[in-house]
Amino acid sequence: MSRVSPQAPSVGAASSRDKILDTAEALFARSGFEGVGLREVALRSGMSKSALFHYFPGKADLYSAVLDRILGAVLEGMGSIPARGSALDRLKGLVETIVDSLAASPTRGPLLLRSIVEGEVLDDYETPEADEKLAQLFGAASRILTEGAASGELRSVPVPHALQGLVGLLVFHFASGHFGEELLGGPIYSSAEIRRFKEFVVPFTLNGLTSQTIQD
Amino acid sequence: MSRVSPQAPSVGAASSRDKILDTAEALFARSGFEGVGLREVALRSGMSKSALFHYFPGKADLYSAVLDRILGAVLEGMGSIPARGSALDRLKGLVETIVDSLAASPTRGPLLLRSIVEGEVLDDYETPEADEKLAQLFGAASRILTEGAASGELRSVPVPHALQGLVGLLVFHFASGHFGEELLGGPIYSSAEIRRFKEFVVPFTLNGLTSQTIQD
DNA sequence: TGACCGTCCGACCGGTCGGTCGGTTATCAT
DNA sequence: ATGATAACCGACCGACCGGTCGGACGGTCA
Repeated sequence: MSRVSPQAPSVGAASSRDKILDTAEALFARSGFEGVGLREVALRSGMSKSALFHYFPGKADLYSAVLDRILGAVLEGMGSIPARGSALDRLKGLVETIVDSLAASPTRGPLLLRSIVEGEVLDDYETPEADEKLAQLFGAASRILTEGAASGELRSVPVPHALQGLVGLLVFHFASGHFGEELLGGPIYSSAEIRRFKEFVVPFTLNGLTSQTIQD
Repeated sequence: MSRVSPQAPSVGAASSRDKILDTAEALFARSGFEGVGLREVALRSGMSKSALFHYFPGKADLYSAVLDRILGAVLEGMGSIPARGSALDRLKGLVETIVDSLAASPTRGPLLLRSIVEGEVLDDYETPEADEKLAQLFGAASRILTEGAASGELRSVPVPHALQGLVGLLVFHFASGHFGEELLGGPIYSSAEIRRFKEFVVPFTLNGLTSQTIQD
């Protein structure tokens, strides 16, 4: 369903396809799949709606391409986490890396969170590319957790719950929009706030996953 | 904008208004504000679309009423948390109470999370009722955190970040739909899974907010 | 020159959207 | 019995939806 449209010309000025992708990413992040009309995407990309269909077979394919690009960016950032060493350090690196990836563009968090919440409607269009990237992502994260538990550095928690907790903590923060800004009293994507968030969420996560006196 | 439609007849069999509310809650939870058509709400409520407009002035008002009802339910559940005593116990009670409220109906988490993420589009329709309930909710929670920090039972963390972290952890879990069920390997709303989730999230939260050796 | 192709367009399709309007029936107090 | 009001309906409106179609334009290469 996806390997149809022409590819970007490998290098050079932002192609029309890239422009469409950028525009769609911003709009889908703000209004979700159902809330965006292809007319608006086309208009904001500086071309007609028909031209859109030259690059993408349909709305769902456009959405998938956007999502895939974001997952690729997050996955790429995770490449810098060392495969060995202290599980605590690696976990810290994981959290910071994901935060950096999400903070790099204000559309990533919202779009990822929406793609999960709107899943019931969307996942008729699942693409193998996105699934593969998601699997790699969670694979790397769960490896850190299980190895940390084996070495005794981390508490022995159910890995799936911990993974979902991380997603909830990290992705939601960057997807909370007006709600979050009102709660935090300022913009979420300012460098100061990103620093503050890291200073909160890293110790919170590390403490939460470390053996403690408090046992329920 | 909201104090127009007739009220429920105080008691008795489910009125048409309640039926509309129930139907709309389920549909909005699954497909979001933009993804639901009033025709479907009416059909599933066993009446014509015109009848909908007899009870609610418009789609936004219907959505607000649904959201308000959910916030009221969550707030009501929080009434049982003691106002005094160990901050740790109260924090544990807070988490468990919210989990119970969200677990009580599979529409609450998704709808709450969507209302936040879709906020940019939605909050033109903010109602004072919902705002008030939200303020009470966060007020009670932040009181526990600040008092716990003052007594030394809890770490001194920025309260807004902690609140948002709690929302991310708790609401997202119950709103993660297919994504969460695939990750956890089973239904989210089964009593067994709810128990497992509590067993993970309560110590995780308590440890995360308690003074620890790990300090970043 | 002319065939070809990638890019892009305007016009149009069937269908759905939220919302309005005029009117009918059921309920109930007087 | 009657008048008021709540409850409800079918028909309709303009706007917008995703998607299709035939064609126009400009470059490239034979």
